[in-house]
Amino acid sequence: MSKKVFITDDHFMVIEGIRSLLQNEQDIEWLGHAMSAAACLEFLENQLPDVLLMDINLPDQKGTILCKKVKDKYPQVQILGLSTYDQQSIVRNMLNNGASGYLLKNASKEELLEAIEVVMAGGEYLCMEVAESLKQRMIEKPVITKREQEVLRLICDGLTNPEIAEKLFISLPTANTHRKSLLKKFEARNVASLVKMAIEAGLV
Amino acid sequence: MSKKVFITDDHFMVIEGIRSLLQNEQDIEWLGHAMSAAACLEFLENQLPDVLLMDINLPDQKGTILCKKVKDKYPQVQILGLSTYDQQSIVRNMLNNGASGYLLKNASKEELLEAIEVVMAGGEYLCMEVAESLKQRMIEKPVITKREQEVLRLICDGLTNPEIAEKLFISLPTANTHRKSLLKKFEARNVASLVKMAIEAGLV
DNA sequence: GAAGTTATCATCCAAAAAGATGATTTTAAA
DNA sequence: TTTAAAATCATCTTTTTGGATGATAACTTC
Repeated sequence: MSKKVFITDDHFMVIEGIRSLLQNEQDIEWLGHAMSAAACLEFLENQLPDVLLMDINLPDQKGTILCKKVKDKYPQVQILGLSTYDQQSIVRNMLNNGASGYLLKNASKEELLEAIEVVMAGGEYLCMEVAESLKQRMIEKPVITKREQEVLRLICDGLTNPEIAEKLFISLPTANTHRKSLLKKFEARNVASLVKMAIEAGLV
Repeated sequence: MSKKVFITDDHFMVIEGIRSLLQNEQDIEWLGHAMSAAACLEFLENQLPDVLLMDINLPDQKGTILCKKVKDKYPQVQILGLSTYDQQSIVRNMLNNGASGYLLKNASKEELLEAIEVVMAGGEYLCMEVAESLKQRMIEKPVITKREQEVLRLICDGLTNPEIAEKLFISLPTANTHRKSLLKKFEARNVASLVKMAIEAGLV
């Protein structure tokens, strides 16, 4: 049983690109494309795809709204959001409105195929960049002061308290205070955790 | 003075995609495309672009060889390598053969425009992923044993020697030995440096 | 000008890390 | 089977960390 794929996007290049990516896949049936939300809804009245690739920037309607409409009417259709940039808010919105996944338009063929595979099986798929980016936002970075940022950077560079004190012209106890306040704010047990968190939070 | 751009690629979708990306740029003149090395060389006999985008996987000849040929004959043409994946060896080869930069095919419009800008000005441009990846390879990761890898991971998770010892069913001095050998191998002064290096080297 | 935050310093103390050195056993390779 | 590398354990010492607690001056903010 082949997977029926339909795409709604107003960029011909993207349609063409994806069609070309999928055209040699044995188990994928290309149903065609629509270049507006209206055209998409019209098409769905006659034929339902298994997977609907949907740009979020359509000329007549926002992708998020179209997503909700489609899902309400045809819950069996799995929707994969598509866009050029990963804007968290929109990704979240799409997922909240029933989308099963999200792809950036620069996604690789492998990602596209895996995404189709996964969402058809009822799963959720986020392409690497989006997932990474969502994860990044998840990391709650504590509010740290300017001075603490300086100290944090030096700690990550492997400086010890005495060295930090010398470098910043402060006393050893002060350097130590900053270090300890960083550990507390990050809820880290020691520098090892701290450094890892700081790197993951993109602070260094 | 507009920038004359020519592309040599055997994937129509890529040609189309890039053309579409550039067609609205005022200062870029699209000279057209060639879908083989032979066609590319033939074109160059009549007209020279400022920037030549070149896929490294051509049907009749390797991109690296074509790159060298073009650069030998027309040194004033700036070459930007193009490929889907970043294979270090090929990137290096292209750069050695005179290419001024390298882009992945999923590069953003911004990267593409910046790359054209930079190489035309005589600079070198690597798209983010490639640069990152090259940098990664630069980091010389020491050879560490299996056990050291385990310990390294635990250290990065913030475990102390006593905790590591308990977790791995080894004595505290042993855990400490592993820790110290890691510090030595990485030439790190302390865990902070160690963790940072390990993360940058992709070992955790 | 009162309240809050930031940056600074201090003392005390236990735990952990890091450096030096050496030794034994197990495992893998030549 | 000899050699080499990996994994284990030990002892000793100095430095650094990290936790608890408190205090003061400077700078914002309301």
